[in-house]
Parts: sequence; structure tokens; C-alpha cells
Amino acid sequence: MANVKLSKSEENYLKSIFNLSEFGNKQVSTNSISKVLNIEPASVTDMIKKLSKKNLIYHEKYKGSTISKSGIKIALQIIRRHRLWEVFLHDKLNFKWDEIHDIAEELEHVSSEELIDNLDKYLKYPKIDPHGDPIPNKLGEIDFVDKISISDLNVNEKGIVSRIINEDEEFFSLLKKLNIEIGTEVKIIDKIEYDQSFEIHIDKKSVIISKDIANNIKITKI
Amino acid sequence: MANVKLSKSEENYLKSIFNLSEFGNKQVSTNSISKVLNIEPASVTDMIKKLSKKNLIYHEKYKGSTISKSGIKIALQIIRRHRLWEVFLHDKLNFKWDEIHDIAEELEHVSSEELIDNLDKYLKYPKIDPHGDPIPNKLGEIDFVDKISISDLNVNEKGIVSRIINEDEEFFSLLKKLNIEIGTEVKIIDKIEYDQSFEIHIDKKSVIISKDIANNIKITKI
DNA sequence: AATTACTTTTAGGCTTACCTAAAAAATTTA
DNA sequence: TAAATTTTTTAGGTAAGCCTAAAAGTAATT
Repeated sequence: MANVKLSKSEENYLKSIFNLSEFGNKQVSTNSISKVLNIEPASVTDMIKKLSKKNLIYHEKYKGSTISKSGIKIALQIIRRHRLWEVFLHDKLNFKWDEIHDIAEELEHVSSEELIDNLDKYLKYPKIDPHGDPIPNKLGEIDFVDKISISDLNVNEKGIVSRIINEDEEFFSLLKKLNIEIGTEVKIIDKIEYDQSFEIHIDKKSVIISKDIANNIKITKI
Repeated sequence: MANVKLSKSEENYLKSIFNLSEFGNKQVSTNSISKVLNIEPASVTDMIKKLSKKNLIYHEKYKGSTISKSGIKIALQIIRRHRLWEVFLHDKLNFKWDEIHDIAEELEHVSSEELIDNLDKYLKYPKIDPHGDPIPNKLGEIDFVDKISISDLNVNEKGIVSRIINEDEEFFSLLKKLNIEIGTEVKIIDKIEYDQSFEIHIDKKSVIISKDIANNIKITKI
């Protein structure tokens, strides 16, 4: 069955639903999809009906949506395309890691399996993209490393930044200002009880970041 | 003025009109656009109105369309993107020269000037694509070499295939069957008066090709 | 020049993917 | 638990880009 080419919109919805569902395990609300895609809830309801009819998601009225097995499979392929293009843009075309997301967002919808397979080979089958996110292979398999965030560290512990969760422009430019990128070493100086923010050291300079920011920066403990 | 992003459809129309106009010099009929794009004439009329309003083409009712200066400029950029992607697909991803057209047809609509400039640099500013077509530079300038076709050769003259005009799938597979590609040496054995077809030698093997085929294969005389 | 044939345009429709406004259901709060 | 709030859905509408059928113009043929 299946395997009818999806539209760009359908692909974007599916990818977002997958991301919001945390690997297919959580029910996703109409509102949350509306927010990440910047599309009115009423329109989201329309698309939910469409994707349900194609059995890519299941939907219970007024309750929420769950992504199906075949939906996950497709979502992983879209994510694979996105991340491979990001590697290409960063490693071959010398784009900065904070410039690649939007372009990859467009390239990911060019649908040719052969194109992606050849690109994968050309890039020597990379395992992670420039943001530190794992790249699913042709079969949709993904090196799933359950990473901890800066917020999981205790005072005086250190880590190497390995992945940026939030992909918003503003978040990227904030990190740039803070001199944080993949590979940066951070050390926790203090946890501020009042608002749960963190004082950390980057290149021996002290900065304070909110709990939310700390949550969005994954690290490898050292 | 100008510089509002065009839709994929608008870009495809503009490119076709440019191609049919022979570098902007000829008036283009609604029917001819309809044929190359495989879209009904009535729909073509709709789009002609749209492009006219944007001053990318001029249109005289029932007479035909002419592409404007700014239309040409944009068309050349689309062609530039298409041909650069073809070089990438052929040289880097190892696609065969007859497999690249359709994929490039999609990639060409990804709109990021920076992307194309970086790609151009990465490919070392190529002057021709794998079909032998010249690639416009960032400014839209194009190495315009007025090539001759096989049909311009006389009996016993030889040439090296340098460009394939027709980009249809069927034409490509015909050439493949005939063992003709960029770089192939051909020699005219005979011109057949009856139907203007040509008997030519490829790798010392004799084949007969129609006048139309001979017209669509550009060569460098040797 | 009249008829026929072809080309182009107009008119009206359809689908996709969005929208707003209002109704219905679920959840939170008092 | 009743009222208020929030979420979700329904209903109806819009623009883009296509379609068919029919009308209007142009060109070719007799």
C-alpha cells in the first residue's frame, strides 16, 4: 500500500507530529501542532483528517493525534533528508551551523530516494548532523543516544555541548552571542534557586542562562 | 521593485518562455508554452496574465508573449541553478548524465542565492553542465558559443558531440542506445536525400539518424 | 470572400492548503 | 458542580493553479 508521494505540507505536518510525539510515544494536541507550524488550529484539524485518512496518524476527536507505524517511517525519512542536507551545507558548502536549517528545510522535500542515497554515500554515511542530531539510516534506524542537558549537571561538573534541541533563529543567535556551539566546554558554577537558572563558565567567562536554555542544550559529561 | 519570490509554477513558465523565445528575441505562442509544459492553453493564458502584471513578460492578446528584461534576468538565474545542480549530481554524486535532469528540475526551485553561490564555488565555477549547456554566472552572463549541429556537417566531416538540446527522457534513452554522449566522435557517411536523414559512424559502426535528431545534437567540428 | 480549421481567451469548476467566525467539547477555577 | 476559560471542530470563504466547454479571433483553403 501507501507510497503515494506526499505534498510538502503533508510532509511538514508529519515531521512536526513525529517530533512532538517523542518518537511516537505521546499523543499530540492540535494546538501544539498549530504552534510549531504557525498555522491556525482550524487548518491543522483539516490536515489531521487528511493524514488520518491515509493512515499516517490516528486521531481521536477532541483528544489528540498519534503517529502510526507508517507515519513514523516516513517522518524518519524526511528527517534523514533534512539532516543529510545539513551535513552537506555545513561540511561541503561551508555554511555556518546556524545558517543551514532553513535551506535544509526546503531541500528535504526534493523527493528522490536515489538522490539521498548517493548524497549519503558522498558524505561518507555521517551519523550526526552539525547540530549534533543523529541521522537515521536508509532503513530509518537511528543511533539513539539518550543525552543529558546542561540542566542535568551539578555544580562544578563539566560537559561538552553535543546537541542543540531548539532550532529557532533566535535561539541560534543567542547561543552565538554566548559563544556556545557543538564542542564547546561548559562548567556549572552555580544553580540559582530563585528562578532555576544556571551560572556557567564558557571559555572561563561566566554567564547566566535560564532553565529553559539549559534544557535545550544537550551535553556529554566529562 | 521586483524581487518578490516567484512560485515554482511561475518559475517554470518563465524558464519555458525564455527557452522558447531564443534568448528573448522571439514572440512565444500560448500553444507552444502549453505543449512544453503539458498544461492546457486556457491555464497558460491565466499564467500569462499573472506574469504580465508582474512585468516579467509582455503580452498582446491573440498575438503572443515576449519576455521582458527582468524576466530574462530571472530566467537566467533559474537556468543557472538548474545547470549547477546538474554538475553537482553528475560530478559529485555520480549520477549518469541522462538521470540528472529531473532531479535538477526540483532542486532549481530551492531559492537561496547564497546556496547557489556557495555551490558554484564548491564546483569551481563550471562553465558548462554535463549536457554541454553553458552555465550563466551570478550576473546572468553566459558564454555564448553558437554551436553547429550534426546536420550542419557535410559527408566525410567529423565532429565531437558537445551538447544535447532536447532534454526528453525518450531522447536521452535513444542516444544511449546509439552510444552517443558528450565527447563522442561522429563522422558523416551519407546524407539521404529522400527524408534528409543522416548516415553516421559512431565507434566505426554505422547508424542512420533522422534530420530532427541530427539537429538536436550540437558538435565541435574536427 | 466565404467557409473551415486552428489558436487563444473567457467563463465557470475543482482541489489544496490556508483563513476567520462561531459552535461544541473538554478542562480549569471559583 | 456551575461558570468561565481553553481547546478543538465545523462551516463557510479565499487564492493559486489547474481543468473543460464554449466563445472570440486569426489564419488557411477553396
